Amino acid sequence: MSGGVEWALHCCTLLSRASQPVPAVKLAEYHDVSPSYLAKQLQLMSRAGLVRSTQGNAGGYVLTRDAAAITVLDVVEAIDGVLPAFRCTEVRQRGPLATPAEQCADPCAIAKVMDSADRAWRDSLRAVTIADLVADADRQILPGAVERARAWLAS
Amino acid sequence: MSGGVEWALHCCTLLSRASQPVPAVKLAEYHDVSPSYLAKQLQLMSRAGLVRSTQGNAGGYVLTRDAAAITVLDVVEAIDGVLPAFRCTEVRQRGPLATPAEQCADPCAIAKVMDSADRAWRDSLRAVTIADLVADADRQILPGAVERARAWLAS
DNA sequence: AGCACTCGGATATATCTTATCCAAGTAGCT
DNA sequence: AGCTACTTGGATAAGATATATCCGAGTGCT
Repeated sequence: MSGGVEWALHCCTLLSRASQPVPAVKLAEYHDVSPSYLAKQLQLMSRAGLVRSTQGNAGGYVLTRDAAAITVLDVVEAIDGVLPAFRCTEVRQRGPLATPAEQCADPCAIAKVMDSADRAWRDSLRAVTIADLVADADRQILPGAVERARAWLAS
Repeated sequence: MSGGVEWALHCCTLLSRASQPVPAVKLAEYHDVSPSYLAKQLQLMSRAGLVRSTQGNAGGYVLTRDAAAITVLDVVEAIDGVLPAFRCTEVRQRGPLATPAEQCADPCAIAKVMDSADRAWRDSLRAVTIADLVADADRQILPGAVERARAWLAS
């Protein structure tokens, strides 16, 4: 999995707290990561429709919908794409004892197992929203930290 | 996921049918894949203890235990390794408003979600054995195909 | 109209996967 | 016992993907 997924998720949690657009440079500085590379992740999220960008002065990124309506899977698929990790190359149809194509209407047993596992993985990621992440984080951080973050974003 | 996983799984199903050692070249020819690259996958499975190799004349690879005792996860981990796809870099401990380290004893919310999804994925793969794959394949192939495969392996 | 600030796509670098080769080792045959 | 043929094992190139970066296009404010 791409390492940018972690950054993107952190950005979403931060954006859900800000009510004003946050520029990419500020998001990078807050998390202490490469600004030019984070820009790429934000671009991917913009294309996926998770965030909306406004250019010009006082511009930046805003979530397009409520944090409770954005799942972790949405972010993962925006960054890493929607294609499953396993791709069946139909090995059974190759070689000297190849299975004839008309016998291969159903996916082979290996593909079925991989698809099933991929579905379980995605279901697990779909069950958690950005709002859930924020709620969990609020339970752990020190009191006043949220206010400090909001103030830092506004500065 | 590495493409070699598919080859490795196909090799396991074929090895479970053969009662004699099968050399890597024969496995590659049967599946019509690169012999030199397949050798690498077999090497990884050998290191993981899934197959045992015998050198010299009439040598080759044999499964070390019954097909019902080898799960799909065993093969996937032998080829792709046991490390989870997501690795938390503790972003929360970086930046101007970094969370102090003593507050970070528990993994962050993002890491928890990813670990949970990874566990669901692995559980799904662990639930299926090579024997299950063979049984599923037997249901789909034409009658007599198994005997032809055994004969080809012996030739 | 000009200016300062922001995003977006095109462009280098690094790392991992894929693919290949040759040397080490083993079993059976002479 | 030595030899030969066969097989695996690790070390080595080529290609693909992920990572990191830069500069031009666009937008709102003065």
